[in-house]
Amino acid sequence: MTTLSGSNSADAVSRPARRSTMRDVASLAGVSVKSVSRVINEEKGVSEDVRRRVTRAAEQLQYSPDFTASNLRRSDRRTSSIGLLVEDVLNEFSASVNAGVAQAAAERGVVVLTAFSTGDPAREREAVRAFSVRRVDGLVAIPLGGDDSSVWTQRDFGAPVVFVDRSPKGVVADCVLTNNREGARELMTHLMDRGHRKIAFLGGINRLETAQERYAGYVDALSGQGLPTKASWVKRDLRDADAARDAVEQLLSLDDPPTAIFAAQNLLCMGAFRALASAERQHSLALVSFDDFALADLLDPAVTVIAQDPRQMGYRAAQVLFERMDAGAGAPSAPGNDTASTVDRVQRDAPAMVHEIPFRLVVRESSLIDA
Amino acid sequence: MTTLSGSNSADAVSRPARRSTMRDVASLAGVSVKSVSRVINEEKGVSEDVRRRVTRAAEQLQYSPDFTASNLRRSDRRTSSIGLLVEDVLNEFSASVNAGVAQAAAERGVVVLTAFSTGDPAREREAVRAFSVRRVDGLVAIPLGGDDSSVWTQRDFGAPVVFVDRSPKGVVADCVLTNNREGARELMTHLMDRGHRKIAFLGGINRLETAQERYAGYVDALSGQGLPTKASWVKRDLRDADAARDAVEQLLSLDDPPTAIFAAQNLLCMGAFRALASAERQHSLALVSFDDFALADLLDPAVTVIAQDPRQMGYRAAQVLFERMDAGAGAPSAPGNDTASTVDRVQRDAPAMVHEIPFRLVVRESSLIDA
DNA sequence: TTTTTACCTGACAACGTTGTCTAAGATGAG
DNA sequence: CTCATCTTAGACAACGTTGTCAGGTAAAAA
Repeated sequence: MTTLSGSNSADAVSRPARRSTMRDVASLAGVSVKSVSRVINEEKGVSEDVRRRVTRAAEQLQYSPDFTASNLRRSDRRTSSIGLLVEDVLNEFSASVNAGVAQAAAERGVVVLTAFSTGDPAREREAVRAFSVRRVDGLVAIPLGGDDSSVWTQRDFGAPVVFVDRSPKGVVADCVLTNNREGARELMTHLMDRGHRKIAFLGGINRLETAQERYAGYVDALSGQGLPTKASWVKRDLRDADAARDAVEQLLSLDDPPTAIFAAQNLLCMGAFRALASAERQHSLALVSFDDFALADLLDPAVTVIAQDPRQMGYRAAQVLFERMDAGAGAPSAPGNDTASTVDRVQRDAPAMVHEIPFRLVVRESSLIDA
Repeated sequence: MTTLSGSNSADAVSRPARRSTMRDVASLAGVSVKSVSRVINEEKGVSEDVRRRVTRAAEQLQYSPDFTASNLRRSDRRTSSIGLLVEDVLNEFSASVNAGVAQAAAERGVVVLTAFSTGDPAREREAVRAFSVRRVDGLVAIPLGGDDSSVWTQRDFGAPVVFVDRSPKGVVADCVLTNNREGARELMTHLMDRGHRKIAFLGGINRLETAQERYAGYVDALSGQGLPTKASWVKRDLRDADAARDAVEQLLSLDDPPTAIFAAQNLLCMGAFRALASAERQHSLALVSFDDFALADLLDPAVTVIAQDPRQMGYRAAQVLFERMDAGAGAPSAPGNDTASTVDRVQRDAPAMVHEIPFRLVVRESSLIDA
């Protein structure tokens, strides 16, 4: 006893703020470590006397349990944490997904490790690795989807993964997606119904599945009317709003300029709007956007969009993840591509499912400009 | 050996995806556990032969190290993770702080546990607790600052804490702030220079330090010109954009309406803009905002704002946190309120510092509407 | 050759916690 | 009063990893 308290006080001098452990609490309360454990975890079968003494001692020592140590020993081995990998907090879409995941996590009492890939595959890799070594119970990710899908396939990541917005090719996992191709088609149909035939396309980074699908929808819609795609009206692989602005400036200076612009992503739409506004053409060209954004309805003209429900996507993704986690550690078994209705529940070793979240066409003013 | 491999394969049947440990790798490679540890951590003093055998075995078993177990044993006891508590991802300000923190963390190779308080003190409490039991190395927080600052004071949180944007009363810790009072004054001065005397105030939740300070700046500016604050022009404690919109509608219907509106937060400004636009008064009343927001410059009229640098605030907060962490586990010692220039470094047990991040008045069109 | 030195390797304990098991009292039934 | 049963408490090992230390072998120095 003297030895122990002696060593304690010596420690206290050298590192003043050493955290107290169950041992410390136990020796102060005059009980066994296991009894402390029982009190802390509110197990039953502890006498009132012991409980009081332990509680007092814990308070006195400012004891705070170490969940990681606990986790190491416990049989379930759950860290009650999940990883979240999105592209960029500053993009409203990512942020909303983030919000949805965070809400679902909070409801379940699970913490979220968040990382932002910011379009950099190296960073994506690192983040996934960092999550893995910390033994998160699962992962929600908006993948970059480069050539290197080995990050996910390796089974390296011994926990379930759910993808949002995009699904990396060749990886078997649950996905929560918007039907981008159909959304793009609907937006195009809307423009063509208003008489537009000369429609320009502003597309995001080619590597991304979403960019590909939206472009496919654009092409679909044109060829559905027997129209070719005109190369000078198609600007793809645009990195950011500034690139979109430059692209629109080029479009405006063409001999045969388009009468409408389809921006395939919210940032691109903002860049496009900026270009139109500074040329004072925002009331003479139609503009539509895939992805809603905060002030789209306050701009003049208010911008017509396909509104996804990114918050719902994040929320749903987390739920799917939880179901997969609860169903057992196993990864989804079959590569099936069954589209699942939103009420389906994931069962143990159920095949990977694609969960489609519906979109809405929100017609505002910017598309009501005739050809 | 047979026993072990036997038990392994039995395990493999009952729980197909049991993660392999250093023990497994060691026995497959025919070396000791410690040798595996050495190879995994790239310690020197390992023969090429052992290294190869271990690497091969690890690959074969898809070994992935368990950082939490490692952390339990290591002497430094760093989890290489920090907590981040902000109010709401969907608010651009919070999101930018988040981005700044995330960037600093990524540069340091530290993961971020993120939680959103969404204005709910209970959630704040839970999040802090969840961070604490997971032994994050530090915490960056935008505190709600309710009556209950005991979350922080308790020393309950055995790691350094840095506050951003607001500092809870009576808590000794580093803060990264904008000078809200002065910013508000500058914005008011700008309006009054344009001849405005009838200026309404839209304020956020009263409990928040920022809301209080900005209101104080508003009052300062008025009384500096010998003007009283008129109760009917002051709408405080507004919860969200809708509340602001309603408030502005009331202002517009007054017998003696204001000629300018000071929105003390970005969301409130958006609500105000919406109200003005739907009454078609956006070109006849001046509007200014504390906090910039994404499309402020694209609105018609473009909105004049005090632009804080929230991303920089987050980045700086993380840096201060890291310095505090590196300086030793100790909390800041003195309650000093020394304003520190941004080049000062935190020293061991240095007093808590207030780091002020400069703001900028960004004059656009909405304030150039004369009284 | 012997000794010194350097280098590699493994046994062991420990980090803070909980699962398992056994023992000691307390209680109740016969 | 004895025996069975229940309740409460603690000893011990284990989770997966690393720090410490001692032992062993090979190369360099004497």
